[in-house]
Amino acid sequence: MSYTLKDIAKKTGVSISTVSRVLHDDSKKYKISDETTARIKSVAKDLGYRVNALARGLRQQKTSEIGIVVPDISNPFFSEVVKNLATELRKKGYNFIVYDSDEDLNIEISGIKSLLEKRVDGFIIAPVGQDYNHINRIKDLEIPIVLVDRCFDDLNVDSVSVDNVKGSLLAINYLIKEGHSRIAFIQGLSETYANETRLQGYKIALQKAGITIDDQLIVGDDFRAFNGYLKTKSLLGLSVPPTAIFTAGDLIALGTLEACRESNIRIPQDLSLITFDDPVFAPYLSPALSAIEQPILKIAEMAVAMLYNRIKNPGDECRRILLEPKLNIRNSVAHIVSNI
Amino acid sequence: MSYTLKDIAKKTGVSISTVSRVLHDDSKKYKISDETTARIKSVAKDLGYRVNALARGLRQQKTSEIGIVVPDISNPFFSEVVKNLATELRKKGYNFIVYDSDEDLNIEISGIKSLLEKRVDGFIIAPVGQDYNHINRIKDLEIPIVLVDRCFDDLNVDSVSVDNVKGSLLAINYLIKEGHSRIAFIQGLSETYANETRLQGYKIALQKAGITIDDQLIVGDDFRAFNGYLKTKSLLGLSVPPTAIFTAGDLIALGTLEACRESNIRIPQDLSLITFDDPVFAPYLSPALSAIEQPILKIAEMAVAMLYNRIKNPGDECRRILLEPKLNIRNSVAHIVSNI
DNA sequence: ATATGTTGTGCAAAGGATTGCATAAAATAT
DNA sequence: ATATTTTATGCAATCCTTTGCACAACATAT
Repeated sequence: MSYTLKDIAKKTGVSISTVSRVLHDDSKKYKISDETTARIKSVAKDLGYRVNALARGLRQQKTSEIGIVVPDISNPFFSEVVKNLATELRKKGYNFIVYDSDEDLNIEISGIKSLLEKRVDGFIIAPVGQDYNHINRIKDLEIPIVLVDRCFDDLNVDSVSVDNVKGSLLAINYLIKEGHSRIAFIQGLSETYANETRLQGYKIALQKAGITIDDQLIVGDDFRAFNGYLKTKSLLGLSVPPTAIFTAGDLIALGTLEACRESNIRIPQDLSLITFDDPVFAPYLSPALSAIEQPILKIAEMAVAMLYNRIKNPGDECRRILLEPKLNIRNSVAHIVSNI
Repeated sequence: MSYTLKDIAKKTGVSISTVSRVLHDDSKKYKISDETTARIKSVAKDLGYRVNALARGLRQQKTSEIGIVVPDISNPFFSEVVKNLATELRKKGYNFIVYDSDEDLNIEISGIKSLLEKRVDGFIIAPVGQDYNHINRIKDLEIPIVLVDRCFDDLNVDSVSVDNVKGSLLAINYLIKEGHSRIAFIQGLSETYANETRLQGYKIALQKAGITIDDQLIVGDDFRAFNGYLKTKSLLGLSVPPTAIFTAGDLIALGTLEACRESNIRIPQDLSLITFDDPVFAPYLSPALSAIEQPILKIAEMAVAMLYNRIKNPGDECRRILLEPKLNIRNSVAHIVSNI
């Protein structure tokens, strides 16, 4: 069983208040005698006393817990994000509770509900991204919140994401420079911020280069590997297949690799590939995968810094931070000579 | 702000107890009139009432939360484990709080302390594995606990792991069958269960085949990539380097790949590689990596089932479950002809 | 001798929900 | 008309910690 302040008070013959104060190291502040302090501390230690965070949270009306919600913790991008958030939060004295919404808006909503019941002091959410009424409700409750990776244009909430448009621009411009013009884009979950902005960058880059956009080459609707596999298969079956594929996320790229292997398509000789996200294993894939890297550590640092600021200064203006993506060139894109 | 039962009671003119009962759907049990029930429910909805999990937990002396502790959530193996645990726990009506101990015993201990303060109803822990006094303390407190992936031989606690000895046997026997005899083992964190048992399997397999164990070929002490990189470099520098490397974990194998690429060593032509753990990306690496797969879903299912059973039947005998690993042969091991 | 300050500690309310026990009012039985 | 059930609800304690306010005892100042 677990001991309480009352138990210690009884054993030491002082009041509960005194025990509480001593265990908070407030002995000097309340001028509790050294003798009493020592006695209480020793009994507490003997009993293995542990505060009850529920009672404390209830009384103090705060928990020092932050709720984190991500769409897929087994996705390398998000597991890295969570890991870095964890480190940063710990530094600030916060604990956290992670929810995996499994890219499902309903699970996301119920997860947030449960975190609200737990009275977390703040939220860091990478929303599924197709709706934001529930996010608005958190804001209305005046609970600090920061969105990462995915945000909403018409929602005034602190957010940190990478500049997705720019990321796509980097990727597509690179492909164009290498001679490609028939470039496919395999999308992630549609109507999410990440996907729409990446798509937008793709289109802008093509237009600027004077390449007409072919809707046949814009496919897919899910960030997972299977989507990449299926859509690559169908792209390969086109009468005029693309010479390069740009995937909206790392798992999609894995699916593309699988489809190519199955169809004996060599990368980059027969098909070039570049992806958004740059997981640790990208350099060791066959071939080493060229990729758009997101500054994950910086995302986590910014997110925690912003959340902390909002907790301390609730009135501040909301900020939307866009961080710079980076193009990492490896061996999955071939230079081709235009046949015009 | 947040509303309480008291607010609803005041607004509806009934007592707090009645509100509580209605919101628990216990109207019939306590014979609360339909009219009252409807009124309370409607007011609760209008106000957006949300129970305070702290108050509830405090009163009920249980939280329906399970504490999960893993050594590295950015490791694909553990992120998959966590994902599956999450799914299974949700099915049973439990929430969970994840801690990443960063392969650091002290963080693990403080994480557990914090979870105990939060009064979690049970633990699922993949311990760092070098000490278990703190695990014993949980057991003494009679809080249900299940260890996954790593356990301790002289600690009588429920556990689910893969049969590591057998896994190593599968890997090494396969290498031997392909003609290898100079086989190196790059270890993970030493003195952990996972590492020691994998090492044991390595040794047994060699001995059975009549191959003398060369201590020069047993190196490393960390499950992360950098360890694989460094130790591969040093193995390659031996006067008689190994013809095959067996790595104790997936990240280590990535490090090995990096070192080989840097040194222009081709896999499998110049060096064969096989690893414990079989991450999603293994088939797409260069070359497709042969690996020992752990049944992650089954591990998660078993762990949750065992924890659930212990919560319901605290008196039952402790069980240690060993699951079967599986050898997935791909293209990273070459057949060589012995030059004797 | 009275006033003022310091030292060391305790009382009790508050935070929100749950739950065993009690009970008034209405219904039914004898 | 009285006794017994049933219906519908309320009271108050409990879970544990924190904290504003109070206060007794003693010291020091005037």
